[in-house]
Amino acid sequence: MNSSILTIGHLARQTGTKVETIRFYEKNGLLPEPSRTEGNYRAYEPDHLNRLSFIRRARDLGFSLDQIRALLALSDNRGQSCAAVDAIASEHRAEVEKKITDLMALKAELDRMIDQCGCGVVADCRIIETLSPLPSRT
Amino acid sequence: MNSSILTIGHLARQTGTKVETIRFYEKNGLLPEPSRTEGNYRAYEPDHLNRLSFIRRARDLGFSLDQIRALLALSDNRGQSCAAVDAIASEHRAEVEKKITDLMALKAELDRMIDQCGCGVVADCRIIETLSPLPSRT
DNA sequence: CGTGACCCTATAGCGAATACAGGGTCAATG
DNA sequence: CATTGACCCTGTATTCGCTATAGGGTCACG
Repeated sequence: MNSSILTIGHLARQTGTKVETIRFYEKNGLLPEPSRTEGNYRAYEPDHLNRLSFIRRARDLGFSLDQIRALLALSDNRGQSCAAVDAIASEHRAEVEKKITDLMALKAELDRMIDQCGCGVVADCRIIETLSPLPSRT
Repeated sequence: MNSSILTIGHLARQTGTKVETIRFYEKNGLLPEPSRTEGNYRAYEPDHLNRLSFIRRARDLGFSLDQIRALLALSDNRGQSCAAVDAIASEHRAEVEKKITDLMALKAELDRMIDQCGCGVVADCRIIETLSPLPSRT
């Protein structure tokens, strides 16, 4: 009837999402259940497309599905204070910062370990030695 | 009999590993099955402790269990060239570097998004707007 | 009518653990 | 000798965010 009704495949192509992922979002309460066609196909409306785009964008920014659920709920209450939104985003940013710090420390350790490797035999390998609890058993 | 025989709990405490995790490593072929006591308790020997310490150290450095399996196999063949060890470590370092790069780009985006937030109402929220596919529907 | 592209549900798998249910063992105490 | 409580056992389910099957049904085109 309506030319703006979309199948799940259309929605997938338009948002760069796999069909299975869309069904997964529905099952997990991120995307509302659409109505169905006679043949039991999901029939999506433009709102679904908007919502899915929102989800994908937030996922690309690394938000968890829980956080996205919260962001979606907030964005549906447009008169509320935006502080809660800011809190979620800032919390996420802090997590990202922590991950970066941790990974940089990790990389420094890996650098140290790898740079010591003279690439002889395993028995003399500094990498294995670094990992081993005792000086290499002879 | 032997004072150096350890229960799984001892092994756990000495390596900072959970008991369940040790059993998980055994089931997944990282830690060899120890012999059992009469009461069917696992009876670990010092070699197990060394091996588990190795695994934990490698995990702390972010190696995957697959990579650790390979490193353990290499460290058991002490006459082999150490190049394979270096390859695994370097591959891992490259992955870590990529993660850092990706997360820093992500953080930059989050920074941009969050700094725009005037913390008014959701309807005017720049964060929600950034995530939304269209300029906020009025 | 047949083909192929698409859709449906339900279930299992990934990595790396963690948690739990429902029991058995063991050493020490009363 | 019985009981307590700490420890151990197996087996299964859960986490996160998907992805991948299996085994079908629907639909438009030729």
